[in-house]
Amino acid sequence: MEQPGEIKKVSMAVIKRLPKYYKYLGELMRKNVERVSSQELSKILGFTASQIRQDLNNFGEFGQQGYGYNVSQLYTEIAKILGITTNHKMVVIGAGNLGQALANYTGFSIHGFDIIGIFDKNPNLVGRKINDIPIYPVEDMEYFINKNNVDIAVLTVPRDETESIVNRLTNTAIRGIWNFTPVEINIEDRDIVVENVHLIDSLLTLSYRINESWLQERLLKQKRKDKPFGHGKNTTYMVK
Amino acid sequence: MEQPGEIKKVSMAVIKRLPKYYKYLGELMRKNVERVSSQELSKILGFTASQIRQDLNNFGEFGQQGYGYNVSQLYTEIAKILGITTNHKMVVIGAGNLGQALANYTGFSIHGFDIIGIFDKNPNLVGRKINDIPIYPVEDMEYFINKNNVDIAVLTVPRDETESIVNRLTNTAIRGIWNFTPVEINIEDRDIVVENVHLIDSLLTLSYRINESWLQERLLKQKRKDKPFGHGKNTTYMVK
DNA sequence: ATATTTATGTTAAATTAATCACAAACGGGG
DNA sequence: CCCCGTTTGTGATTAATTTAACATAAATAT
Repeated sequence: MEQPGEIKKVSMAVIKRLPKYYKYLGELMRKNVERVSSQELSKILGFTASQIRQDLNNFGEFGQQGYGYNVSQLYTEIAKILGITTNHKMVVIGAGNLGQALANYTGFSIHGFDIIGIFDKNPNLVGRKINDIPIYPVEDMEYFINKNNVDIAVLTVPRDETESIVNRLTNTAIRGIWNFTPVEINIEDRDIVVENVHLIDSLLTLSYRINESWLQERLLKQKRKDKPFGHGKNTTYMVK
Repeated sequence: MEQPGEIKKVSMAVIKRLPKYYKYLGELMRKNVERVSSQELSKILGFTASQIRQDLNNFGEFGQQGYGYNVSQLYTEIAKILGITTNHKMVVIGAGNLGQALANYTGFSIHGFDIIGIFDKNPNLVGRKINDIPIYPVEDMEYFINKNNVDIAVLTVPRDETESIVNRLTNTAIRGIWNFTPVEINIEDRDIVVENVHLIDSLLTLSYRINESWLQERLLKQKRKDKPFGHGKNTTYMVK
């Protein structure tokens, strides 16, 4: 039952679909499509129409019976939901390969995400610019973040340096960490959000799926085989 | 009910957890830990012990009552499941910022993923090397993939070139596409697996979560407000 | 104006995933 | 050798998510 001040929790599954809606609605807008139904969205996005309607209804009633959704209105609403109606300031921490690549990428600013500084401990890099963004010494990180109201820290440091950088970030006004390190970050009871991009996990998942058909055969065979048991002195071989 | 030749389908949720198990077991091995219980794994990984046991039981009985799991044995089993007991050959397609960063990254080879070639349409890049990996003209892509038994194509081309490259890839012996483009790839009825790394989606999800508390307030307010309806001639303003 | 069609918002049902709970099996200690 | 504590594998339960169904409202056609 819903209480007066109750906060309705939106599931992560729904949240992960929002960017897809947003991106596709952007495409439709560029094509000057004025209206769209959940069924039409369904065809392209691969979700059921029912799911799309239910997803959107977590946030409001944006559609209309007999009409569907107004593309640009829904686009704007989702932009609000995603919090991208105002710009976000980001800093990249770690000017290695990936950090530089992200700094060079121009696709973020279209959505209002601006990288305004890069931090590195390497004195040879400090003072240079990447894509017109200056590289600063990592010592100045906290001061810079607070001074410039930076929202998001893009973390591309080596694994061993992650923990110490994260600790330092918890003492800043940063709101979110976009984590490209392989380290699992957990920040206790502070309102900093962490979003992980674990590339290795993604690659291993791909490998699993490539391997899947072979694996299924192996599993079936294994089921018919006896299985050795035991680690210690009482170890026996038994048949299931 | 299970049929003789039935293929047991493992859910994506389980698959996505496998790399976490794998990585943490690797850490334990390096620390020379010999055995581990589902409860101990639970504490670090943040999944319940029960879930861990059930996840692993999708693939076999790797543990033992009263003992737990043998770390190195379980590590090996998960490596088999993930299909990383043999090496994988990869090519990077698109030698832009991201493509170059991935080519420079050394972390893949530890898990048996070797980038053996980079392809680009830019003649100024062709012939150069990145991290000792040669850049070839994109025209040679298909031939190279088939000749060298390349398993995985890492796709880092601009959005407009994605479709044509994917079409060309479907005519090769490639097994998987690791897609870094923002394009949603769908390949019909061929056994090529696509794993997406949609960075923008990830960033937008982060933005949502940063924005979440503000959003909840807005949703509560909105509930108490009347809502204008209508798009056409019968449009009325109504109170819910 | 009216009827017909379309397509939403929403409740209910079905499916899928996570957690609980416990019998059975093994290791370790005396 | 036997008992006690531990911990798995697994069936049962609960929770979460997805899909289906439909009453209702608006648009469109006549």
